[in-house]
Amino acid sequence: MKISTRTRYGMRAMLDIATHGDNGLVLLKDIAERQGISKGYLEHMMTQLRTQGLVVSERGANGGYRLARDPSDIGLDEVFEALEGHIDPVDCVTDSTVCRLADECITREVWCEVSEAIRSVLAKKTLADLKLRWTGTQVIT
Amino acid sequence: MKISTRTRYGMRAMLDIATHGDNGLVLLKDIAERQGISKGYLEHMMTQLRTQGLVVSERGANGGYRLARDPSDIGLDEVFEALEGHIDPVDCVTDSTVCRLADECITREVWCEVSEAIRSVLAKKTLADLKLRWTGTQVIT
DNA sequence: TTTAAAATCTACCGTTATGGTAGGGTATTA
DNA sequence: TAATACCCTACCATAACGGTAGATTTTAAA
Repeated sequence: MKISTRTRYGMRAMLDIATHGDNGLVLLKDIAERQGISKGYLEHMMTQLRTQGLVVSERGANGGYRLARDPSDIGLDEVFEALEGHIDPVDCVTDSTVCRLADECITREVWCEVSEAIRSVLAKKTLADLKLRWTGTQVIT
Repeated sequence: MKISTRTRYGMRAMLDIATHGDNGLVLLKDIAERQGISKGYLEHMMTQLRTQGLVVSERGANGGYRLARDPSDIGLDEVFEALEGHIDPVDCVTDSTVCRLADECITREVWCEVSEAIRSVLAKKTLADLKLRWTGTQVIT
């Protein structure tokens, strides 16, 4: 049960935009450079984040990316879900019809609790929360 | 981020043994049948569970499996870890040297919290807890 | 001593997901 | 019209996943 690098990179990209996007657009090239991720690869994550409505892009010269909403209004659970596709680590949590035993399955209850625990940790934080703590020597220039 | 079917099946197998192993050994064949899992496939999980010291096997006629310890002494976190290989969903949680930014990485702290939340849910339950709730109409014969 | 039961070991296989690269296309501005 | 920067599609190698198959060893009982 691993979180994909796409999700990790995408999360960092969102935080990067939140941090450096205060006065205007942020360039993919700059995000890639600051975060040490190849521009070509990061493009995939930006596409996902855009189609999921978390960032807005402007094309052409002087283009770039910005957050679709205020950082304080973007929960980490949204970012996670946009990148990973889902939070629930087991299908039967979301859709109990995938297994005929679901109704009476004891282990399913465990997976539901696990799922809820993950969601809870992510949902209680926003990009603004993380951004605020990214100060002083911790700024990645 | 999905939990593998190996882990889900293995967890159910452990619960099955806890439930049906009160007076003696439990046969792989019976577990497979009750749980609706192919015997050949389940074998892999039993191998893992045995090498991780969670079940003990006896070979030959009248052989079978039993739990290595009392059900109340086997946490679900142990079972999960034995099957999945790890709980931490990101490598840098366990080993901060895999990323040079780990010390100052804000997102890493998030992953650490997620990891701890999962572990906490699993660690506070034992096989005995689940077994006790597996009664009445919920018994899988 | 044979036989049957049951775990054990090893190898293999098809499919899907993952991580990543490459290159041309399109919109926008100066 | 030239430069910039996002957009789209295709491709690729590797690893993980889910599962099957068959031969082998151990043990108890007839």
